[in-house]
Amino acid sequence: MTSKDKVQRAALSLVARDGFAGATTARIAAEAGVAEGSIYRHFKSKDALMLAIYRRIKAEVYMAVMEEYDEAAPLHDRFTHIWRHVFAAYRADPDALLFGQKFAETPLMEMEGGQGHKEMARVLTKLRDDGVAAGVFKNMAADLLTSLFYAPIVALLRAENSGRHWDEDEILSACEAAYDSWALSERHQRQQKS
Amino acid sequence: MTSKDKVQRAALSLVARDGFAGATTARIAAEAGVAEGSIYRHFKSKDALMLAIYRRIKAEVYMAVMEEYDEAAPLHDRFTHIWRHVFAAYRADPDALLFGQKFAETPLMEMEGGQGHKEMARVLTKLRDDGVAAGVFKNMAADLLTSLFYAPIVALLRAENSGRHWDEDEILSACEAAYDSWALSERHQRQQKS
DNA sequence: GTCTATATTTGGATAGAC
DNA sequence: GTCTATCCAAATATAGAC
Repeated sequence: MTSKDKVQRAALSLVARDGFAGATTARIAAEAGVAEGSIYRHFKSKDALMLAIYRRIKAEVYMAVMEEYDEAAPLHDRFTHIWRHVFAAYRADPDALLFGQKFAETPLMEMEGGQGHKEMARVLTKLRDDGVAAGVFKNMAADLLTSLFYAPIVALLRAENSGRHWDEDEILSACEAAYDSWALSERHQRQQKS
Repeated sequence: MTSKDKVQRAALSLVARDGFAGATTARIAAEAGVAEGSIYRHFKSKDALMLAIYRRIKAEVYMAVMEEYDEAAPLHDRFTHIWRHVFAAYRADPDALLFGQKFAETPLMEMEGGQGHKEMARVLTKLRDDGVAAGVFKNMAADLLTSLFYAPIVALLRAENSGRHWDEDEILSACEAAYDSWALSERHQRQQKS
């Protein structure tokens, strides 16, 4: 592993565990096994380092999600595919999720344009639009649905991080619960048709 | 307003706007119009100040929610009552929501026992238990449902904080979306009965 | 209880040898 | 590109007069 990567890994892990305040350049260097000054050969500032980590996380999750994603599939399949792949990606690297959460509450986030990775947001918005057009999803603001999409993912993984274990059924019903929040209830669908 | 309150207000507002790192004791004192040293007559440390603010917020929201709450009412009414009152409380003081979010990503949160205010969690858990027993809500972990409960509240108010406006209908359907995530779908209810 | 002044520590960042 | 040594600014907290 390159020295630059070691620094990123160390910073990621420290922020995930102790927050931004706890991730000092001194501790990052120590954890990475490099000198403090060396950090600045690879990143022009601590903020730049954090930003690079954030972008890498988002890009990796996006790539994992897009693998084998079929935009022509039925809406429920598309929803489930994305949800499960996001879940799996963060589950494989729990520190990445924690880092993202902490980063999002930082002033750096605003420079990053508000709500995370643009490409991921676009995929979810497209799914929403298609579902709304088909009369299957609620006609709600995309950022609202996005937050309902991620809520159970975050809750599941944070609990898992504290020692809890979830079996396959529980994960699936969490995904279904998110789906239900998107879907027009049968009652509403009947109203629409009449 | 007492000087102690002025310090709390100033800290609340600064954290909400600029995060924990941006809320230095110097800026807090300046914003509150007191001397930096005076902060320490009221709070033994900066952490103690932040903790006091967090607890006050949670207690106030809890009180607002409990007003006229009828635990014997139908499940849907109870859900809506709590949701709308939490929403209204944070809407009246948006800084309080932002503070809470930032605080939650802080090491201080762990000393506070994990997921926020115990009393509020108890009310939501009770509601969940009653609904599960009645076969109306999904039998899911309480913290999962809690996160689905709060997700649209946070999303709505963060958007509003950025200039967006929501009308009454949009707020109501956000509440309904959260409810749908809790509710067993009609399909599932039929399965249970058969 | 509030101010002014200051002690103390620690943070991010740089200089320069190797 | 990596290290050692160091600078400078800023942050928390305290001392002590009023």
